[in-house]
Amino acid sequence: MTKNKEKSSIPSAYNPQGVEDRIYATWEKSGYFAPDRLVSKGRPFTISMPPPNATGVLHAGHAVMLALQNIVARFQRMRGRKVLWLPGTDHAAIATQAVVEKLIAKEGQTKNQLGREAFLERVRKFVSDSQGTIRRQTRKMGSSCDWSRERYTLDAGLSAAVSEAFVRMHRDGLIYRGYRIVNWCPRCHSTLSDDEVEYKEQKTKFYYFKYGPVVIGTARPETKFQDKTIIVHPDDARYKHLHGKEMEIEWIEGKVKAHVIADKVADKDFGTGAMTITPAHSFEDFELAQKYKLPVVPIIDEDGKLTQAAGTFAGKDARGSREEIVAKLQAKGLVDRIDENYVHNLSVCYRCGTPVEPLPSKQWFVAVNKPSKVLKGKTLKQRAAEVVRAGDVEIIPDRFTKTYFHWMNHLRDWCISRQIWFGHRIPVWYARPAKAVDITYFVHGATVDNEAEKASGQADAKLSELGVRQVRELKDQVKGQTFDVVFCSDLSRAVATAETAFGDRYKIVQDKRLRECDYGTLTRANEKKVNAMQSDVIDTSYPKGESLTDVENRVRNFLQEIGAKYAGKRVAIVAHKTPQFALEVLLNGKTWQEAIASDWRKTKSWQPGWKYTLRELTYVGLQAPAGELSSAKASEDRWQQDPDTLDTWFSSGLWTFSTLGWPEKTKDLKSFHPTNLMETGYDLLFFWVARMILMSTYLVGEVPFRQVYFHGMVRDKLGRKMSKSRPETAIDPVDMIQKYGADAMRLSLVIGTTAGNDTQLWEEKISSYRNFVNKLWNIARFVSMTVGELKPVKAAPTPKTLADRWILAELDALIKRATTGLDHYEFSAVGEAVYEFTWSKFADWYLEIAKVEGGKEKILSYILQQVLKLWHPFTPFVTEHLWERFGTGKLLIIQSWPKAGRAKVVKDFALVQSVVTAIRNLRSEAKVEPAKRVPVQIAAGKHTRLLKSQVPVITALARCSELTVEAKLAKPSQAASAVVSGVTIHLPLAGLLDVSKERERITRELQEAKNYLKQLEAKLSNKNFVERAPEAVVSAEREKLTAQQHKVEKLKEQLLTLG
RNA sequence: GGGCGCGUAGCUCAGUUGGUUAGAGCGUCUCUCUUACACAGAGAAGGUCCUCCGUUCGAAUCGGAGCGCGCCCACCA
Repeated sequence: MTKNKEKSSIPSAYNPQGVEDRIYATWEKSGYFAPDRLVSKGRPFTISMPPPNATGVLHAGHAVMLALQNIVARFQRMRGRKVLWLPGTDHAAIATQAVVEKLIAKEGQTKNQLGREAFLERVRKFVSDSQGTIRRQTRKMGSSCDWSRERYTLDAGLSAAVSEAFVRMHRDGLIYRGYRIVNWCPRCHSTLSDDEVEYKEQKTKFYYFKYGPVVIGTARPETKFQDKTIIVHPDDARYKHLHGKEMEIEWIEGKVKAHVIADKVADKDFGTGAMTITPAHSFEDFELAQKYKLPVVPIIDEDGKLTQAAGTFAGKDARGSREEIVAKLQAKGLVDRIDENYVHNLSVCYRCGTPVEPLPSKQWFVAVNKPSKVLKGKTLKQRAAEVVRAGDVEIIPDRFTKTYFHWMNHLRDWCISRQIWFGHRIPVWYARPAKAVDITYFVHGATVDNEAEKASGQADAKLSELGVRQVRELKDQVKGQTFDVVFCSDLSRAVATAETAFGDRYKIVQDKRLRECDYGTLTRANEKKVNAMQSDVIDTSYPKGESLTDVENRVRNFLQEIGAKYAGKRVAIVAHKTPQFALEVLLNGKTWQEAIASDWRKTKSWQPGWKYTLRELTYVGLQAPAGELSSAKASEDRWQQDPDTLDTWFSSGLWTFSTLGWPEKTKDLKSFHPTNLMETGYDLLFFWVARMILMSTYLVGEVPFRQVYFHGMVRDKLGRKMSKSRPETAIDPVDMIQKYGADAMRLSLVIGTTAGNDTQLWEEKISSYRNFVNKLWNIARFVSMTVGELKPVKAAPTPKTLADRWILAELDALIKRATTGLDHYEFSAVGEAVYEFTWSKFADWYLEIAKVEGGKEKILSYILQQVLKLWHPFTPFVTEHLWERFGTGKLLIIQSWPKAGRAKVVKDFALVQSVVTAIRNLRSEAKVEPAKRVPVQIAAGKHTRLLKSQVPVITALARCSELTVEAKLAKPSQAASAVVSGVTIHLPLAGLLDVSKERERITRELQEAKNYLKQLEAKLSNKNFVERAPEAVVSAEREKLTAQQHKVEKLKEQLLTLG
């Protein structure tokens, strides 16, 4: 035994700051983070890391995710699997753009002043900075992920995957463009998906207005300008006389023509039972308008301002004008009453909290309820539900399965286009015919709502006039800047007017999305027309080495050729993706096959080097509705990509497979997909997890992962979700790592947390795990000092003493527990079990015994070695660092996971433990100082032999001066005594002992013992129990009874001897 | 309104298929620098397992009702 402290070269406290970075560098250099260099015969194990947003820094949520995934990755690696843990970052379109907008706002700039390209450049720079931060911090956490495969949702490969996905889905009719009500955030100037809308409870006024013969209620008077349809329930007696009636009604801006429709949607019992509808600003009313072919008139525009349809209020802020509008109605005597205490949920943008405006807009959607050819007639959501129901994807914890089905069943078509700059551009191109500009957008407020007016040409005149004015204003604003091109509409007359006014060359830049909106109204017929615009595509490939511009030129030539041939037909382009280019040909409703089949061979050989094939479609194109190609000028401005970007969750949905190379059939995709585990927060169940299942089952035909594990939210000490808006209680993992080390940080997030449940985190918790890490350090230090030179031990050493047998058996049990536990992702339970073993069993008992028994070099080395392995997934840094002391020259990260032996549970040791504890207890009660050695006598009965063999151990651990063990002993006078498991222990303390106190103590103990004895007797005299309970349970109870009887006897005896 | 989860020691939480006198960490109290560790050691105190009813030989655990808290979804003109 080494007795001199100075001999140890290891410092007495672990200093993580000094070693973590070095250890991480060693791992990274070793190449073991990548599956390729791992030697394994088994199947690979893949975890796709949820990509953190490329907007800044890691927070506690990321830390949990990294900690848990790291445990799984390291565990599987040690078990001999080829582990791929693939890291990356998400461009997080809206979030990132918002952050950068704020940044440049501080410099007094807006993104419109910068322009699209300059702004995006700025975003790119910002993203690359924060990616650096995220990478650094992910490394700090000790993450064993494969950096060589790191991906970014906006990198070239993933962008290609997004295009491919879009095109395939479009081709299958699952992506369509439609004019429908969407959630619109006036501040972000973009659509939001249903899941991006949050609700805030709000007390507001609820107004009742006299609307002709009925009274209608509304919380939003500002949307009511063009309400012209009254809906009543068909069975509502109060309104039966009104069915089908038309009438003229005095309303906000004078008289309106209204009519009455009877429909069951009207709730007889709500409000007055009568309502008017606002098709353009309510999802429900929009559907009603569709049903009855009613015009959809936008009242509020994308800036949240009132449109021309609001008459004298046009141009004013919609919500801000509410009171003014009510005042006007009041003046007209049309206000019936106002309810001041109406509570309802206000829908707000999840990003910025701005109230969301539902408004009609032409957007791209994913049809989730449409039968798909690819899915053999099933819909996207049917298939996504099916794989979970069949157990192909297992959700942990199970209760989220229900939530998943519920969401899936209620999923509506998913709006995927976003009007922001940063993100994947929608891979759709429009042809801009010469001399055409879409002024529809600018005349947004003007509406034409009947066919007659439209047909008469009045509409165009009205629009032209407005258009001219607005284009002029816009042109002044954007003088001297570089412009994006506006795409065309078919308002040829209006366009001509505009063109005359401004010359033939104008490009108009827009910070707003361009719209193609059919006079602001939508009827069934229009929608049909819109849908008919989708068509088939011819795909071509071209020789490598040519620039995209070259190809574009060629394609344009080709189009001209085709166009010439089919003069008077409509032909247009399309989407592109290097190194291939796609063409779309739509020939007056005929498919391209029908139209040009006869010319196929000819076109094929039209130009040397070009190949035209009839392979599966890859790219999509939508054609613009106007202009003849043959008459078009082939200028750079001719082709305009859809200016919208895609919902970031669209690309995230492809994450698991696009990062492995899809759509190419790469080796990685084959080896690592489907991934094994997806681990993420339950808040992403809908946003992300469900969409990955949706996309993967459709595009790859495989589930994205076999298991999903959801962790909970990290909350602060007060139970609040940690967020940037509350920095005062939020824990910054990076700070904490700096202060306590990454291992402690990780343990504090993993232990005490169960799947799907939230967890609280505060600094003291982390520091307590720092203490544990230090304990582990000192255990190793002690073992190292005892053993001299640490060497790995291959097989479990042969036990020599009771303690040896006990600790080896406990270790075996622990290994079993840890292995099955980690297989089932019971991180906390396993952590606790290993913690308990390390501290309470190995350190507190076995190491103390090792100090007296000696000759334990091998066992100590062996157990330390196994403990380091068991801890490695949880605390990789300190364990790897300690492992270095074994001098193997090999890294712990790839050591094989411990295998349990067959040691049987050693019960005898428990008696030794309870004897020692009992003595310590007696000492403490008698106020004996811990260091003082005292004589102890034990009447051991049938355990005499066992306890005699353990005299040195008990003497040392209980600090006895002299220990007597006999089968029977006369109780010494003036002794404190205790009874454990049929063993009576006496601590003679002449002079020190307070006899009355001792009598009191034993009396109390006796009372407790008697109570318990009564309980046992009652239980065993219960016939039902004896007859019905399992044999083992009953006999266990009988044993207890005997022991308890013995204890009571002994205590009685003691009481007697005390006098 | 619909769904899900949670109420166990002062705090944070474990508690497998019902079966030891219900556990851990932190905190509190007492005593100790006893040759790995005071980021430690030894010991102690502290619980009507939210309430009630039921099933059972036996309930923290299963069922029902209620109370309290949290989350998710849907939203009504």
